[in-house]
Amino acid sequence: MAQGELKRSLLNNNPNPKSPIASRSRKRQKIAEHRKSLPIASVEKRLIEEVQKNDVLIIIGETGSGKTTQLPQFLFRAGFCKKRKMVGITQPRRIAAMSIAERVAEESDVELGQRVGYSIRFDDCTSSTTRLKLMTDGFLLREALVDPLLSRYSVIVVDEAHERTVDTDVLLALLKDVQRDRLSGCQGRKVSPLKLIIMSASLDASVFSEYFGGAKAVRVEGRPFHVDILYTVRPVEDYVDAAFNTIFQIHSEEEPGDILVFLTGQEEIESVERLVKEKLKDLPEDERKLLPLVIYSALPSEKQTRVFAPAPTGFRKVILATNIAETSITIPGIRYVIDSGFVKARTYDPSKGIKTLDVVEVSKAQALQRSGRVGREAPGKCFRLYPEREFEKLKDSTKPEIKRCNLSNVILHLKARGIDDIVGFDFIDKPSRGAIVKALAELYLLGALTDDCKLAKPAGEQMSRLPLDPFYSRALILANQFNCLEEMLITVAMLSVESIFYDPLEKREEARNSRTHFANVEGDHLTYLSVYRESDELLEKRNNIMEKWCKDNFVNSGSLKLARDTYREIREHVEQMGFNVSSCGNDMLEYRRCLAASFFLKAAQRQMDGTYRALESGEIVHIHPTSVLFHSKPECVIFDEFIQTSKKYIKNLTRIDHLWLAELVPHHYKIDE
DNA sequence: GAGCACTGC
Repeated sequence: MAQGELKRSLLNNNPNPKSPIASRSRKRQKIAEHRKSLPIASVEKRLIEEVQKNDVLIIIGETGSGKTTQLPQFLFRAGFCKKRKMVGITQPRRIAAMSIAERVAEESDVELGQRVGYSIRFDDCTSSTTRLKLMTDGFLLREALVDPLLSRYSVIVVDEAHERTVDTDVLLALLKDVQRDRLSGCQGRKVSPLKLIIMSASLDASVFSEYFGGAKAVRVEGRPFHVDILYTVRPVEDYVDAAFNTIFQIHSEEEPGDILVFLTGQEEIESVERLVKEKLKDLPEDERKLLPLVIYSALPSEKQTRVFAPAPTGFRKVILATNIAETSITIPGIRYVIDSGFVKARTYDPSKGIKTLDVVEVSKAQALQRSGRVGREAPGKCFRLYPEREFEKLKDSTKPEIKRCNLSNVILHLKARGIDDIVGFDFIDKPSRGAIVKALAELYLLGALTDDCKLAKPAGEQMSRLPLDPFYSRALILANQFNCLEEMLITVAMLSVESIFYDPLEKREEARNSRTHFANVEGDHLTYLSVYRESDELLEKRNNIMEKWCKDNFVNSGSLKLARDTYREIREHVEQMGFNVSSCGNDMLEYRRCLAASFFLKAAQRQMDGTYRALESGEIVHIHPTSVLFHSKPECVIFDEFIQTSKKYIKNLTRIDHLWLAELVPHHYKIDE
């Protein structure tokens, strides 16, 4: 991921903290003025009164209303941090937690990490003096495993709750319990009540209000500038064409200002980029001042940061983006948004264990979020590439993630907290019974649960402590027995990050050739292992050649760094569990047998026609073209991921001997007669 | 022959 780089670029946007005193006081004055101009400033008194009166308060306000940076300071001033208590503010994303903490510290004129700090995975910027703590939802969930009453907090603010990520949903459910437990003074400890504030941009607060027993909701004023919404008269035949035409229509007819275009994926983005570049060549010199830029998550971070640089004088930027630009990154200077009306969305079929990635219509909430990317600094326009009557037909909001994902990890976490009745658990939106049953069965087969669905000791406890997919945790536990823990730690660290390799459309061949020396005939897991090990050797030699090496091999350096951080973290975890991190040396047979024993539920066998049959679901599948085994087609493989896009694909494979399955997992596979 | 976006002390 791009986080390291993006962090630096975000920090660089801030005024220089070492500036002279005069400019510093000017800066403070400016900040004070800015704060007063925010819609939320006028409601400080009322808001604090509501927090004091209500144990749960829902605050509705669009992004940009200033609620996120101001509310923590209101709470501090109102005395919620007395007696060494903290106010915790959660965000769905790491970068947001970090940059909001930056901003709050700056506005409070304190050093980051002192009174105001943040905690995210791999990066703890807090101290014993921290009173306002920004963090990811996931971080607070992990913290709740250690301190179930969250006793250090007087208030928890859950921001961006409308996004309805799995972590936010689970967190809200747990916070409801924590609040009740603290009131009833359970566990014989005296703990003061917990205040809960839920912030949401959704138009409809009733979901949260009802969930918290009719909790009070207050609204804070919306955005400062007007945004014109324009629709097409008729449905467009091809939104890629329509987007392309609209870009040039804006460029020739509208005032200066950059354009942000929402498309569905890398290929679409790269093809529009190529079309724009080609068309520009044919235009007269004075009409050529349009600069196409692209951004999507698999793009290496150093390339992602290009979209933030201002366009050269007289030029207009046109940024072609996936929904990464909907929430994760904010690009200054955007005056025009083009909304294709489509998004690539993930769903999950628990009965077959298949993830799918489909291009689907956006929801109304998503369309609003997209148009909300303008109107922050100046008035703007949003061009929706569909008629208004089509907008009216869109679903109100995107289905909460918890209803379209594999629940194994969520359930493992709840079990670790002593919550055993999953079907009866009070989710905001209940996942289907089928999805719950499937996940329970999977956890049982992986050895995390006993046959009466209790957390197994010690395996289930160990697995719940590891911040990994349960399959990966099982692989580590088994690797301890197969004496290949060192190799498996690297493997699961690499599998845990997305897009280790970077494959631009136009250089696909070059990218693949540059990486052939990593390729291992036995499969992708060993290939990842050699990528990691080669980067290891490199680091021992000299640090600064790493970037070049990544570039030359089309390796995403941000992803690799994340994998390295993950490795360090999980290595510490398994060492704490008393595992001995030993290497199998050159005995890759044991390593592959360990993979077979770990991923036995994800095995596939070649058929006569060259396709594969997934043994567990019986589905006919194909090897994904990115696999090193794409051409060799071994008889039997284990795989990491089962995803349906244009076909049903299995990804990240390793060749195994099918006899191993019956030998290593006799409770699940019987030996063929 | 091809990968929306996030996250975990």
